[in-house]
Amino acid sequence: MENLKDCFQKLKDSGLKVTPQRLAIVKILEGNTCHPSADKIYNEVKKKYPMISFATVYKTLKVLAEIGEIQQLKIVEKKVNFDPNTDPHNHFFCKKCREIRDVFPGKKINLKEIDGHLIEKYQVYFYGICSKCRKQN
Amino acid sequence: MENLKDCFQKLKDSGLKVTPQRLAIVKILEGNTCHPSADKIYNEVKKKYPMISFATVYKTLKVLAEIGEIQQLKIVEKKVNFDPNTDPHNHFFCKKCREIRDVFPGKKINLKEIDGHLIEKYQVYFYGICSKCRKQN
DNA sequence: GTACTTGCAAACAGTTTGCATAGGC
DNA sequence: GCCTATGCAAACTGTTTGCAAGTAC
Repeated sequence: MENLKDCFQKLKDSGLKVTPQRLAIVKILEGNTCHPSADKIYNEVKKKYPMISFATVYKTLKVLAEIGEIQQLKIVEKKVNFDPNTDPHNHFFCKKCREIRDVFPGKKINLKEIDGHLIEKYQVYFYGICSKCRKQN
Repeated sequence: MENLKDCFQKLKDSGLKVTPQRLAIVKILEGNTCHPSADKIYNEVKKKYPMISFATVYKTLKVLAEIGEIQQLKIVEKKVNFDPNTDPHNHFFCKKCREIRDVFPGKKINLKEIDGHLIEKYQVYFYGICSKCRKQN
């Protein structure tokens, strides 16, 4: 997500509307490096829109992901966390404080430590179309 | 997971029992490169033990993960998939066939393609203890 | 005015839990 | 015989859906 204007333009370009609820959610996400869950976003936006429902939050987050303004992280069990930074970068999940921290590429990784974080394990997930399915098409 | 014997030894060493159900589940997982979900494992083991319950499957998988015989993959939305190969390697999820394929390190990755699989996006997740929490201890 | 969006409630999927019974060692 | 494991059902978490009413453009 670049900025509010860009985000709203993309929404409009996709035939979607800029509602007060969406504005509030986008404002919470813009520049946010905390990787909030839907739950966190719901509680935050509730302060300004006490009537907002979980459904609206989820639907908005789905829409924002679809137009490429945010990305979903499946780093914590069961939950999805959201990141407005869609540039390539990695994530560190601390089992103690349970926070997700950004880890930017170009750093030395010795598979034991990165940015001072102690690495116990790591996972690399690729998403796309496998060689078999590419051939079938 | 090395082999059945090793696995059972580890169970016993942890004060856990080798039951027919656990034997059946471990047999399904041994050498399995399909990354089955709990659901798949349940249906497979049901063929031999029609009375087995989901609870038993989940409890067994939890136990096996705890003693380090299998690892959990959070690559697909909502579900957890299980991998008896705990050596460092990566995973590719195909959005067409929805299968998870192993990708072994040491390969050239140009971030567009690996093993003939078309990469649309990728995620790197590190797990451990962050620098902040390390200092506090 | 016409889609699209909202908020509610209910449904849903995957997983976990409590508990009485069964069974491994 | 003790303690762990099983199977059932019910609970739980995070997320999604259908729908009537509301609203952006």
